[in-house]
Amino acid sequence: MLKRNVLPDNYTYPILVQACGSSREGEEIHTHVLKLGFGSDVYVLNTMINMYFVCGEMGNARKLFEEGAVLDSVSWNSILAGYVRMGDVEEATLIFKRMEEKNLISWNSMISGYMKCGSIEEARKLFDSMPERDVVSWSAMISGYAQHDRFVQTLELFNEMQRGEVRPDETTLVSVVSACAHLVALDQGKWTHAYITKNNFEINSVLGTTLIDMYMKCGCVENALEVFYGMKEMGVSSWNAIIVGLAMNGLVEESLEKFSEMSNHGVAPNEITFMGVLGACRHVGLVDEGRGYFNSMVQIYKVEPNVKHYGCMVDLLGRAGLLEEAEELIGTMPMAPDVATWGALLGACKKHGDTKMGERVGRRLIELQPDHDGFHVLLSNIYASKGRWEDVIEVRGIMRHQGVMKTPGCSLIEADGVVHEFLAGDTAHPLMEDIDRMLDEIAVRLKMHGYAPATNEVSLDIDEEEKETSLYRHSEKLAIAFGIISIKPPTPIRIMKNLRICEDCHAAAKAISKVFEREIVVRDRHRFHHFKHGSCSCKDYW
DNA sequence: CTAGGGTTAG
Repeated sequence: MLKRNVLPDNYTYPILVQACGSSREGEEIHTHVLKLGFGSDVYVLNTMINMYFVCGEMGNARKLFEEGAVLDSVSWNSILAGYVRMGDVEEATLIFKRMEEKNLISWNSMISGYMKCGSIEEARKLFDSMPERDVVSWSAMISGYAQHDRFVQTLELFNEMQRGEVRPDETTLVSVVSACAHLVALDQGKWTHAYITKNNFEINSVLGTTLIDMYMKCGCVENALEVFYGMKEMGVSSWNAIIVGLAMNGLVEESLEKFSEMSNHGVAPNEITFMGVLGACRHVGLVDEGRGYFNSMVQIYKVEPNVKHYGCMVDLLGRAGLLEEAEELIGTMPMAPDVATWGALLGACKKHGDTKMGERVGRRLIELQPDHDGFHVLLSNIYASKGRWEDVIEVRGIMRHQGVMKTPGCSLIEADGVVHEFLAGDTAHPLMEDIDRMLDEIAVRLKMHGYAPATNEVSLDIDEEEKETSLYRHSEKLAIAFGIISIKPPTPIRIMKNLRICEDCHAAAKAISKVFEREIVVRDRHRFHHFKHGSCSCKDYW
């Protein structure tokens, strides 16, 4: 357009801003605009400021702003929002303080600015001191909480919002549903879904995808599918949520079916789709199929595998016992393998008792990432399972020396609409006495049914009896005991854990599901375990 | 022309 000498106007500038990919292009447009005498038009000036932020030229934007003879409130908000978008909150704060006329947009920009840099309390202070709030203010706070894993606060603020006059919109609800998903707060999730339906909110592709994810993460496959089939438009993300969710719930065949259905609907898979597909294969050890999908990524779908896809393949091969092939695959990676890749191999070594490779990989990982707790723990557990206690003590010594803290196991469980949190070895819960009594009862009744704790997973202690007690205080066991007390059958006991479930807790949960005739659903870091009548949906392959 | 959104994860 510039070359053809067509005059720009109010409608062409936004297009120019969008199209402007480099600072050189930006300067070119700027010069042209000045030549045409548009420099004193405040609308054009504001567009130019925005354009410079789009091409990452904060300095030029600032210069225009400071030299601008005719600034209006949009100019001020543009420069403020620009700094917020670039993540320069300090500069944004200075602008905000200089502003004489702050409107809702200014306040809202500043809230998201604080949220973006993790100053959650600052954002809240600002929010509380606002003269008035609109739906964007509430959403900025609510989504900010959700993005910083403050899910309880997300729901609290949403509750508070409902007591006021401002009505939520689809954007607000996305964060709320997402918080429910993370907390595995199924009751609240279902309530929010009902609220959405009752108030005739449109279940658009984003909100629908979030609902699907929420139900899948709570183990409610049927509800997730219902949302899916009710959606008007399904983007690749919606398919991904379904494919990943089905796989996570152990419905591998159905997951792979959805993958082929997706192609029939003309939706092209992306990187995440293949994380789901490869993850599905990994869950049940479909090695040949996994290799096939992995090769098809480039050959058919033109999706380049990233480091996580390789990690997934290493895990698939490793878990299936093909340790050599897994290590060879790492050697062929076009990018540097990350710690997760080596971690997958280390996990496989642990599973298949390959102490030699495990020691090699484990030592290397500790050097690569000395502050990561998981690898120390894995290596020390590899030694522990072979009874090499001196090596265990050495690794624990390195951990202590490096100041590596073991991530505490944490389990969440919802009862009567309230989410309860248990940490490993926790004694803080108000019902602790009842829980302790239940833990004793579990121990006694399981022992009567011939269940013996797998104490080799506990590598620290010397005393067998003490090992047993510490195993009985894993966070998921505390949550199960609490669930037996607080949740009436036949409602399943649903638990979410931050780490992978350990061998002993897995065995115990199976036994409890039989002895206590309770259905237990545990979602660990990786996938679901549906315990029923003494067996698990993962068929002990995990 | 300026403010708020989800999906993967040893």
